[in-house]
Amino acid sequence: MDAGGDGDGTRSSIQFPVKLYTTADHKPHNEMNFFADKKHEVGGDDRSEFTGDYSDRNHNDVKVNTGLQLQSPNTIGVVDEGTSMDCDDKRSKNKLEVELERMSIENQQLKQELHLMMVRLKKLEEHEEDPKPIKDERETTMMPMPMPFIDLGLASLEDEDSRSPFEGKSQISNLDSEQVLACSNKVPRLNDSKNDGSSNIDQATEATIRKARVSVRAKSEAPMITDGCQWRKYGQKMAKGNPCPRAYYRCTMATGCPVRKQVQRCAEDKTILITTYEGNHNHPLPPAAMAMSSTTSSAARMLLSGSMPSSDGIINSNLLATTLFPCSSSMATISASAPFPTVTLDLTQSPPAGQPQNFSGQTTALLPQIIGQSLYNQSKFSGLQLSQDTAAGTMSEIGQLSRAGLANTVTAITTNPNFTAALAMAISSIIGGGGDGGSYANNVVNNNNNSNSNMNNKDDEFCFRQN
DNA sequence: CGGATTTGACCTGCGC
DNA sequence: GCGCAGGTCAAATCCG
Repeated sequence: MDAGGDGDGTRSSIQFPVKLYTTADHKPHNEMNFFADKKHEVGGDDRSEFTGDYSDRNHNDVKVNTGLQLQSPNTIGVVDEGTSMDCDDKRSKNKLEVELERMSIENQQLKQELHLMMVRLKKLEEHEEDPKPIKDERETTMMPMPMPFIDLGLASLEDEDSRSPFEGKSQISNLDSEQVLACSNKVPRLNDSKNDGSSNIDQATEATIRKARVSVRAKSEAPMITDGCQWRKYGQKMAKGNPCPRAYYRCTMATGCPVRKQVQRCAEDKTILITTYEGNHNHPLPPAAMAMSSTTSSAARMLLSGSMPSSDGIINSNLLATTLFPCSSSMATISASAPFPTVTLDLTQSPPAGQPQNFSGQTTALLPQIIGQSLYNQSKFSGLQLSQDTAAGTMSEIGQLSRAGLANTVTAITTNPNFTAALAMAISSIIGGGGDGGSYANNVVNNNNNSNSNMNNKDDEFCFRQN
């Protein structure tokens, strides 16, 4: 008769004083909002004002709102000083002119870069519209951005010519909710129905990736983190060994969305909120929700890659974890143990000594995006490596390269006084592998090298324009 | 009144 | 086979 009790008696009477859920109608309160700093983006409160239709953002929208103020102090200085240029300091004037010229050149470069990106995007969209080779291309094409709707193990279902109802935006099948749930939760049933001679490895792979989870630990008094999605609570239970109830939510932003999440407080430290995501959205997402979505998708792929044998054996999950968060090996842990493979992202870590005070708060607000990106990139090259069956040692080389790149990235974030610019640069370097697959690691390194001298890395804007 | 939450019941997997 | 625990369903209830 512990807190768990038996299966039917585990409903908790323990309630947090504040409602757990978020809806479009309810006033958001007492939630830990990862995106609170970005209210100016996408119409303020992303939850209450989201209408569910982000389709316009998906295409042909070249407007970029990173939510960051990418102006460097120098830039501001140019404007300010330029308007009050009544002094006779020609030296200073000269300096400003040079600065202006430099900015102008940079601007040109950015425009060119943007154009290139748009061309690339167009090509990718054309690829997406081609239904036949979609699966292979997803695996091999290095997207400049995480696919917001990367299928999370439902690829096999796609093969049964189930196309998305979202006009190609989603790569998830258009199974109805029942089917999706059956696939995501009743693996044996799926296997029964699909026992058509396909390899056991494929089935195991499907099962694994389908159940892959991403767990986010965050310190918060709020009952639930705001992740940009709308959730409906469908259950609550006591988990064994934890006096706090576990709440079950499912995404309600679209009918039949298979994404679920569990919210529970840590038994040891009740200020720590553990949110576990499972599944993949089958609908367009607000930018704020994109991070978590890409995180879960990427994590699933990463886990899949890590759990599959390769030419050089099992991929070291510690390596993956360190690669994801080189600044803190304890920040991201990967567990492939039963029942489900899980990536745990620990956002409760305090910044290392000597780092800016605002690191924790500001970074926490943006970490999901970085995390998602990191996971995505990680999964990209790990999956690639597996699919190409490259020589032994390649993975570790890539891992080291990307680890070095990310280490620089995080260092830049944490030490640069101009945080937003540094963050933009950092994300740019994280995402920087947007070239072709084979050169991903090099891109990371190159971007990192570049980023040291160029804070206004042009990839920043494109990278944030996820839809 | 419609939508969301609550909560008892049910289902399933797993260990013994 | 049995009991336990996790997860989900769905009727009852709540709330704006």
